[in-house]
Amino acid sequence: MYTIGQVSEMFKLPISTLRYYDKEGLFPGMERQSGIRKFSERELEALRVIECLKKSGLEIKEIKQFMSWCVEGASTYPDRKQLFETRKSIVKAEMVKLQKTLDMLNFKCWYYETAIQDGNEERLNEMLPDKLPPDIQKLYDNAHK
Amino acid sequence: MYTIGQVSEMFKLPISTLRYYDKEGLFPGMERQSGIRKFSERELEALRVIECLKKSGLEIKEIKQFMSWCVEGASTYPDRKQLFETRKSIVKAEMVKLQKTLDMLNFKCWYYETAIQDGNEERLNEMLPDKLPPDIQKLYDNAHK
DNA sequence: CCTTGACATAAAGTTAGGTTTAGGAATTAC
DNA sequence: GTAATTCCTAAACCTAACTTTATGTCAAGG
Repeated sequence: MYTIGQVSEMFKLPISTLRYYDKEGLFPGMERQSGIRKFSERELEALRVIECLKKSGLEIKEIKQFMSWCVEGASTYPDRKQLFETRKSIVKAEMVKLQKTLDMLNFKCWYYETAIQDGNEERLNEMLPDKLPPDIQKLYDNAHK
Repeated sequence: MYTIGQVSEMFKLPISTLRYYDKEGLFPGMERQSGIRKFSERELEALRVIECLKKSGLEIKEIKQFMSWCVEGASTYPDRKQLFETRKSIVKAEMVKLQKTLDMLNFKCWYYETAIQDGNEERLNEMLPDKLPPDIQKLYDNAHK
């Protein structure tokens, strides 16, 4: 069993955030001893799931819905599985977008590296948009398509 | 040359957002004809960079700083390059985190798939935390480390 | 001419996800 | 026993990035 301060340390989250999550119903049925929250392994796993779902783009109230399903029991296994499947495809799509972002960033790094060497952007402007070195052209095309 | 409405269509962004970006100084020196914004290829590329930098986690005012550097000329090439290098490492780190998120999501999908088949979580609880099938164990370990 | 539609501005409003503040209560350290 | 920590709640506050509203201009079609 952990106090809110210990969990705050473990997860590097402000105490106020943990209290906020609790107030929003993300730790249903958490124990208390004379008013003081007692975080068990169940709450720690809940917190891991909260961080995961948040990162997947889910809102707090939808995470609360998931936590309610957990309380409801075995009848909600399909709902819970469906939720994770949906988040999975959203995160996969997000990674594709991030790769495109990374391609743009790599292109811009090359661009300014070249500009620094040349002292201007004249040669670069002549290479744009389709006479770039092959590997750079790939980055550019993926970032601009 | 494009009107704000055309650009809104092309980038699937609300007109209000484009005006907001302009007000925040993200299109320095954009042309106008009797008050009406004229978006040129320069502004379209600016918009691509805005979307890229935003996705990399940069705030609007920092993007404005970048746009100011672009106006300043060749002396800011190193600043601009440095900015993109920094964003690059941030996006790479973000992708590692997203992969961890994806591992958690994949683990949970397997978990509930198994729970549905078993009708309960008893067998699962016996396998946790280190007697999972090898490929699932990897997901679990990466998501919980 | 007058209505429609796309453009403009300034300023107020919105939203999510916290964070801070004010005022206590209880536990721990010495 | 008292001083310092750590905990509690309710409610106000904050921030970024838009969005909405109110009001107005201007060009083209009927």
